[in-house]
Amino acid sequence: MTTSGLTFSPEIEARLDAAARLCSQQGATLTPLRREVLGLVLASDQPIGAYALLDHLRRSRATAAPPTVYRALEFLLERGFVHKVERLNAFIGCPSATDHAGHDHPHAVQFLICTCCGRVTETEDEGIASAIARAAERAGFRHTRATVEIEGVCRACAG
Amino acid sequence: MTTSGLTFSPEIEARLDAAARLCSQQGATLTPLRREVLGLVLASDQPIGAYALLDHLRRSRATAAPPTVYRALEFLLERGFVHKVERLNAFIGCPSATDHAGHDHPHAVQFLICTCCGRVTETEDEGIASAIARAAERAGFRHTRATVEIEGVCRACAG
DNA sequence: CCGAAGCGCGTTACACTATAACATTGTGGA
DNA sequence: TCCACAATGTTATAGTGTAACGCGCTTCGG
Ligand SMILES: [Zn+2]
Ligand SMILES: [Zn+2]
Ligand SMILES: [Zn+2]
Ligand SMILES: [Zn+2]
Repeated sequence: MTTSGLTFSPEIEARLDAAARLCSQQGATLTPLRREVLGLVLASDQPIGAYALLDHLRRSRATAAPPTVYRALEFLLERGFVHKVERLNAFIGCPSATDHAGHDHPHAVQFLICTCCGRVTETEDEGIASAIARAAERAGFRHTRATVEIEGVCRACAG
Repeated sequence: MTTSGLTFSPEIEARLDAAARLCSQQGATLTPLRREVLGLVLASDQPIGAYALLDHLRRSRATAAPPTVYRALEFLLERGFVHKVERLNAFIGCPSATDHAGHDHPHAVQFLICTCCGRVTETEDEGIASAIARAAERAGFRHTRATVEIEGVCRACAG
């Protein structure tokens, strides 16, 4: 029957359903295209670049072009379903934005980038967030958001 | 006579001289090309992109190409004379790496990015650095360095 | 019913950022 | 002299991101 594209694992489909509910609560729509892009991001165990997404997307949408994926990513970024890892020019799914509850996190978010396995873990350490807030205030800087990307070797790779 | 390229303000020339001394202490050479690229970065009051540098560079070196500037930047980045602002794909001079003393900073460095005037200020807040170290350790993550880029409005722009 | 307005997406073309690969020049040591 | 190395020149290409226009669809007031 192929309603509109790919199908993902049950876990991911559940998260996509949660995202769809959150969208409609906000008067937005998680269209089939956006749902598929989000699914592809969530299905990747590493950050995935826009053009890698495009390649995957073309399996079901042969005519997809860069704006296709960038527009979907823009939508997903605005709502916090995905994040961009600036150092990698790649995107990861937000674990808290699509869990069953959908509690949109405070977006004092940090990324732990493992240079060994390539995986990126998101954290919401309050100590870092408040240290940033204090440092900004001390500098007379009215901060709106911060990018914190920590490079190193994860527990699994360190052995 | 045109020894090798542009000439900068006395303040910048002094910093370039300091950088040259630091290089020779390390057995490296701040060649005329590298010196000129560093001078251009220091002369910019905002982060400057590689291709903007290239445009400036071509006033004195007509045949300069992307590798010309990227190789110079690689050298300057390795020694901490410049930093890359990931969110902007642009480069800034490090205030502490080229001061008279040349104390190479611990590189727990943060950037305050003003979305209003476009200027970027470097800070070395110890509170942020230690909060990152603690959070990483708690996650079993052996961290090597961190990118911290704080977006907001600077004191001058906030009024 | 009609037309305007807005959204989502297709499509084309292009701009911007970065690197690979090989050639050339100059310098200093075996 | 010959070699090795650093630095740069040179050409080509890879990777990342947007602008601009158009089309189909829905909604809503007239
Ligand atoms: Zn998140
Ligand atoms: Zn790892
Ligand atoms: Zn610095
Ligand atoms: Zn400002």
